[in-house]
Amino acid sequence: MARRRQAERSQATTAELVEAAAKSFGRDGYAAVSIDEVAAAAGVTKGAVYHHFAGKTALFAAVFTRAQEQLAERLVAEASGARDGWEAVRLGAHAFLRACMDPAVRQIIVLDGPAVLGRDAVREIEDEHVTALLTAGLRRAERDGGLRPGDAALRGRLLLGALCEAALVLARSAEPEREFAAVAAEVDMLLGAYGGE
Amino acid sequence: MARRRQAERSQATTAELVEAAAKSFGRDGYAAVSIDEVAAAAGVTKGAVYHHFAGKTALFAAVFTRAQEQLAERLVAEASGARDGWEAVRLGAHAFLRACMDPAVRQIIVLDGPAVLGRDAVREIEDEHVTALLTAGLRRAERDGGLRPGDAALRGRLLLGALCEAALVLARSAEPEREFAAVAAEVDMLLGAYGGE
DNA sequence: CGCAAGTACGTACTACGAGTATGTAAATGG
DNA sequence: CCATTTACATACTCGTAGTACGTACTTGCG
Repeated sequence: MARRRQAERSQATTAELVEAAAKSFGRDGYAAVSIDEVAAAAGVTKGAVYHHFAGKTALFAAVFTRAQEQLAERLVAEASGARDGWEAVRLGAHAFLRACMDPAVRQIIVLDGPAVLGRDAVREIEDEHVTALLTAGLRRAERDGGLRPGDAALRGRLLLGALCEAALVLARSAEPEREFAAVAAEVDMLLGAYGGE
Repeated sequence: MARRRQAERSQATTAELVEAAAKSFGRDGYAAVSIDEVAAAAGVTKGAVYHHFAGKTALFAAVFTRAQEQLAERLVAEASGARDGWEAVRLGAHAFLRACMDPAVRQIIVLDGPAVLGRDAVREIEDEHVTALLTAGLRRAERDGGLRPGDAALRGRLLLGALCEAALVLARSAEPEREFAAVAAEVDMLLGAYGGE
């Protein structure tokens, strides 16, 4: 088998394309990156891109989805040690803030995502990853008691909105590491609105 | 004076350009609108646009700023009858949600703004309009008592983030008018985190 | 008043990037 | 082993942002 099977070739190429695209989009923003640029970085040409993806926005959608998956993984990892739903939400929120200190994450998740894919498409993807985690944590907190009952999905989204803004506040801070505590405290206070602890 | 003065000609042209651009950007989104399109709608050509604005993003910046001003006016109007800072913030938040039920407002303020201008530039503009109002209301509420002391500017931004998400939830609701009450109640609960009422 | 300088555009062009059409070598299935 | 499909590359078209330049009108100044 000197020549590899098509399935793995295809998979390898798409993976490299998404990888290269994530780097470029994250660094320069969606509008400033050309298809040829991404293709060249992945060692192929534009033809390969249009063979695997319907267009530039589809390529971005793949990048966005992967970023959400990776972000969700981080949240799960950081919140895994939580004793109850309430603490899980807190830890997850803090993990989100830390993850968003990476400019590439902010560019893709917060800035370009909604504008490129539209809010509806973004919401669908988010609802399966980051928002789903927040919502699940809130529901768990409700069952654990100490949290006022309510629409957990709605709360999850409002929280995510506040968290994105919080991330951007940290982003332009001169010393993000030091401001982290203050911002996290404000986020915790917001969470307190739901009656936790 | 058959021929008007240059100053007013210039002002009239720029005003018509911003007006036309606001319509197109609000309806179709920034990326889907061409300069020629806007120019034609304003009864001029591309040359006029590039004479008055540095580029497409500068034109959008003008549109965005105007939208913020108009939004701020609405918030002031709706919150003017408030008895205290706490109620002013509540009324302002609700007014924001109602204003964002206009798709054009959402497209410009929430979707395209950050991606086109960048979050820093957007924040600077917002901080002089909508965010400033929220912050001022929170400060007033602190003085009136009943609100825990804290960084009002930071809180204002987090709230705005949550409000933008809330607006988008309402946007895709089948019956936004009916869901308004539920979303507004959740927003009020978030405000309650600061100890109001 | 008359003229030089500036202003407010219009027109014609360039540059670049998204998307398409088509070609081709390799792989796969029968 | 041959027909078909897959995975690309290459060469194009087309739309659009931005530029260069021309021109009519206006304004300030002697």
